[in-house]
Amino acid sequence: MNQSYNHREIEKKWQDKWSESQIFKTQIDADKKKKYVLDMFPYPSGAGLHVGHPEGYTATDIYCRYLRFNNFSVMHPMGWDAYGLPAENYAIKMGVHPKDSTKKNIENFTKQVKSFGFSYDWDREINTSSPEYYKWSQWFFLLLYKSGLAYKKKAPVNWCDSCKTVLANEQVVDGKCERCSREVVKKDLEQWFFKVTAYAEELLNGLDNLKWPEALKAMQRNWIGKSEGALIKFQITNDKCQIEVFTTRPDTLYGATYMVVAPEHKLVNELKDKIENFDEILLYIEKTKKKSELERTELNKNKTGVLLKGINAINPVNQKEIPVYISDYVLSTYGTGAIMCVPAHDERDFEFAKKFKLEIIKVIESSIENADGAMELSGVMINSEEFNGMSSDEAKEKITKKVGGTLTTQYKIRDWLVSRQRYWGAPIPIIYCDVCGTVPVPEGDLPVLLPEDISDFRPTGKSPLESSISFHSVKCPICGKDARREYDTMDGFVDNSWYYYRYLDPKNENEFCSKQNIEDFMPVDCYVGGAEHAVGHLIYSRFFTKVLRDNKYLDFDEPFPRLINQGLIMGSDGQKMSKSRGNVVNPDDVINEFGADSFRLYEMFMGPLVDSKPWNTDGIRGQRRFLDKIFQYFENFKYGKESNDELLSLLHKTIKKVGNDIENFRLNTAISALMIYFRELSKQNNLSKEYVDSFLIMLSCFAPHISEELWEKLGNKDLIEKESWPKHDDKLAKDEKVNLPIQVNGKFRDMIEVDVEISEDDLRALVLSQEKIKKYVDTKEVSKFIYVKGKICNIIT
RNA sequence: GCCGUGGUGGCGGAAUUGGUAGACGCGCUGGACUUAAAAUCCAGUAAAUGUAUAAUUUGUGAGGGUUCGAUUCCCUCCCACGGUACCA
Repeated sequence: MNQSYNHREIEKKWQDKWSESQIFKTQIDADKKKKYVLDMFPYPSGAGLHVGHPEGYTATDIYCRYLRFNNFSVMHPMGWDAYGLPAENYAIKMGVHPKDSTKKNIENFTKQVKSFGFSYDWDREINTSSPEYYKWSQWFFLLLYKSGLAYKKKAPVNWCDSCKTVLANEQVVDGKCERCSREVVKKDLEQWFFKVTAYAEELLNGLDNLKWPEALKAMQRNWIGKSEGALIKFQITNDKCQIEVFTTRPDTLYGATYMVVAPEHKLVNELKDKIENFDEILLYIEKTKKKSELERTELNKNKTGVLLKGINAINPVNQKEIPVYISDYVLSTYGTGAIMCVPAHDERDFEFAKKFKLEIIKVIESSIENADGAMELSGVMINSEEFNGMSSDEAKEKITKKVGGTLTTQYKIRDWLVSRQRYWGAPIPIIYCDVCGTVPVPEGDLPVLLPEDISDFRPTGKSPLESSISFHSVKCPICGKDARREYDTMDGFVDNSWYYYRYLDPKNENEFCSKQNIEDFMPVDCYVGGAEHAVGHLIYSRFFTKVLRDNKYLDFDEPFPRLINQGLIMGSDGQKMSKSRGNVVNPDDVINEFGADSFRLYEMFMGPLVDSKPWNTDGIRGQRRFLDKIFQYFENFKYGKESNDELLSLLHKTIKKVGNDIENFRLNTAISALMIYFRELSKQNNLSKEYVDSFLIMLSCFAPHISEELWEKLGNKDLIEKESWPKHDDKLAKDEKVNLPIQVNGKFRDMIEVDVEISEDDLRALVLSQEKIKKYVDTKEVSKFIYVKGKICNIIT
């Protein structure tokens, strides 16, 4: 296609000028209102930027430029999430040191990000793998440790045998490792955890007040997984042992006809001598151990289990003896690892009972009956002695009380497993001493540097840091005797749980961030990024902020009150972009051919930011065409003295609409409004300054390079960035005359031009005198005359 | 199964509190320019009937309802996408 301007030259020119003039440096000014606009920082992968990255980045850039025009002090930083599994796996694949590959990838990403002309304050750039940064990640670990929120314990944890490390629950997707898709297995290991569960209730309740997408809030609610119920103890016959269960349905206790304990339940061992078929039980436990989590949950239709022979439990509500089974459909990690089973009112228990031919007793009646299966709704109590006739909801508390149980709340969310048996992460700042035990590294000794004298950092199941003697053999900070360092490293998600604080004070050597800076800029006013971080990063970050608050570092509850998820950019075939499908679009190629301005405009014009939408190369041609026309119009343009009332009215409407749309991230309609205005503008010549300047200022948010170039061509000496957002005048934005659609009996019949302020009586007379309308009204009587000012007129006969 | 989001031309999408459905862009069709093509410019473009006009009818996943009027609100259902799932 014929291009009217050289985007390569122009875009480079203005990027250099912006950089030289430091125009995007955050203005810290007490007189200005602040806005902190944050992008989710990328991890610098080897593949480079994909077209999804600039989608969110362009949107925030437009918003920030708009805010600067409106005299806000804007904090808009960028950095690199450089530690963690993805970066390390890439280095291993390439056979290089992660330090080197990370450095190279960051250089490439920087070049790519800069080619879009984003208005970041680059002085605040951070890199989570630099010692200046991870010193404070380690400081956070110590803060959590001192607050009793970091602890080490042996527990069944997720293990990926391909990445050779443990994983947090949040990093297991469909029973598989998020990074390599290997099926995750459970292993009993001693690991470090952060006590996220301590904040479960607050994390849940806090969601109500956040301006976040509903879908995302729902995901977090679901992840936190609150259920209210009761803990009830069942006595084992002829033994001191008791089985405690958690149930959300204590009202169904009369229908409990058997119990099931998880294979990992400690009771199995305790009752070893009394279980007559212990060999059989052991065999079953061995079998479940070999199953992956995926197998254990996927085969949920076909339940397995073994009866504990010689053991019975007593239902505390009616003293009936009921059998006890062991089965892997009960999870050891939720509730008490044991359940009471009510097959009449629980689908899973029903399936198990059918298979093992167990008694099914109905204890609740509901108008909606389920012919074949369990009735899980609430209703009226039956077969429940003194509770018969009571509503089941009411019976919950009463029955719990009768059997001496306690009402309680359970959550699905687990503590966050943060230790990793991997090289590329911040070392955990802990020392083990034979005399003093677990000793935190004194703050003054931070950072604990990641050793570089390691020849082989490939994962083996043990942390590669173990092989560096200079690293792990140390003196105990308390007693001075020989001790060793913890050689596991931290999950990369620890680093990015607090990065938005570091941007505010990236060079501070004494604090993770000064109180003043937190006060000045937190919380983040607008956070934009992908939905994939719904339950990992976004829960951890909220958790960190609450911990900081409880340690008096700040006084707000939530780091991100407003959050927007941008949608995915799909391939032109409507499928997710992937190498194997061959539908990947490389942003470098697009910028080279059409320019960054066209790219930015196109991605914003595709549709609403939050929707996922397919890429279409013809679409970007349209945006380039728009810019070419603008360039041509301005090439020989000189300010004149002409004015034009109609155009002026359109201008003020456009200013209002574009401003509104930007604030609400409706960038597709903002661009459409600019196109409409330009179409009318380009029909005129010799226009005075305001018609032209306002347009270029608005355009510069979206297409900043070409706008600067044209601004200069018009003879302006300073950067367009230094201008202010044009003010719109509501009076001018309003029309004096409107085209009013006229309906007869709800059907559109005519359009007449009327004064906006016309009275209803005048309008009625005018409308009824119209030939077209007369035809439809005919001789019939007008029973109703509806007029909505400026909108519509409807005549009912 | 449960939770969430959505369903509008050939395509991406637009439609403040219910008020001309299809803005804007892409594509397509016709024309101008050109030896020709590309690019550019002009016109048209929801569907059906009709005479490329006029006019009429239908139309926002399906079916009902409220209303003078429904893409928008209510009910029932279908479909797609995303999340989650033996959580007792």
